[in-house]
Amino acid sequence: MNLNSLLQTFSTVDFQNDLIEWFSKEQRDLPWRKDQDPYKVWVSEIMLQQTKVDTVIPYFNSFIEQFPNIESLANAEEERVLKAWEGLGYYSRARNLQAAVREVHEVYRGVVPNNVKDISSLKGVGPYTTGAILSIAYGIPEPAVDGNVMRVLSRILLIREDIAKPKTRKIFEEVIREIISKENPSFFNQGLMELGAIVCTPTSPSCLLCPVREHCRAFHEGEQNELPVKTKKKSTKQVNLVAGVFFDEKGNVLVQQRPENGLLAKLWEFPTVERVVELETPKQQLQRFMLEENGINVEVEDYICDIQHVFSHLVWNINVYVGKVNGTFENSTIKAVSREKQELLPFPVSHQNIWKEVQKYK
DNA sequence: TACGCGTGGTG
DNA sequence: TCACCAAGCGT
Repeated sequence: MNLNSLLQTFSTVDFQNDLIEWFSKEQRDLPWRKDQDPYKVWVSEIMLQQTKVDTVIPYFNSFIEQFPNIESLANAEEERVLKAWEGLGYYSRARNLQAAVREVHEVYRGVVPNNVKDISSLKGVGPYTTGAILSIAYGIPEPAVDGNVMRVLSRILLIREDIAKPKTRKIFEEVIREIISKENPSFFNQGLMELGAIVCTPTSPSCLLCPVREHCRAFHEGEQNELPVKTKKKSTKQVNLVAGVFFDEKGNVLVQQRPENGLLAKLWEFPTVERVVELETPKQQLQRFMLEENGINVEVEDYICDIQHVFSHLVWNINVYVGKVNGTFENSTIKAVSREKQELLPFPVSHQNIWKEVQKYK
């Protein structure tokens, strides 16, 4: 792909002006657009990774209320941060964000770096987020290539590279470096993303409303529905689980914390075991798991329901039981918590749903 | 490079 | 109903 020939007949300055004028006029009123505080831009960009604007808005408002600046987030308990993230998904974003904010607090005296080298070295800040923060908060003309930008530019410039391939992003970064507005890189980058979000959508783009359609080669060729080229990924696998909601005499409930790494890291859940032994009933397997893995003698009582939870890459099918635990126990990763304490712990949505069903049953 | 990592909305 | 999507990053 030759950059010069690609841009030979492209009116870069006219395109910049049309895009920036449209964004100035039509941009949505969003809470992270009230100012250019680098911290708030940063938080919003992390939350927006793979997540819709409408989903992020309430989380952003609540998060900024609880952690209004670098210092407050740096000093917060990790569990409070995860609780603020509860339900938003991709929880490593929250832990990486706090780790990075602590580094900014300690190493950079609380000032978010304004250069590529330092900011891209922070945990959770990749090529896209680097460009987004530098352009939006600091007005530095760096590319911020996300899925929107690749879709919009693949149509405008008729680029047929597969946007599912990691190396394709580099092609778009090269293109952006050539055509980005040096005067207003913030509105240029945001304009491309906003256009992708509300006009140049994945299916049935609104070309007749598009402010840059006269620059769009796909529109001229009638190919807007064929682009971008994006190969599919393969399907999800099924995992069968058994979960128990166990109460002690005081009404406390047993919970366990998930491992530090991997799926739903460090979130809390009701004791759960993968169902692999088909010779045993789910009830028997749960009983044995509690005794042999945790040294806790429980009485599994009633079956409550099945909960299915669909992730991006796998499906959980959970058999849910309630039961009792007698006396005390020790030397275990599992602990009994009061209702008040339970409400402070971050739970994945699947186990929030388990709790709801148990409440219905009681 | 390919895959693991969440969730809620949509046609 | 279900495959696919939405402002990616780490390994």
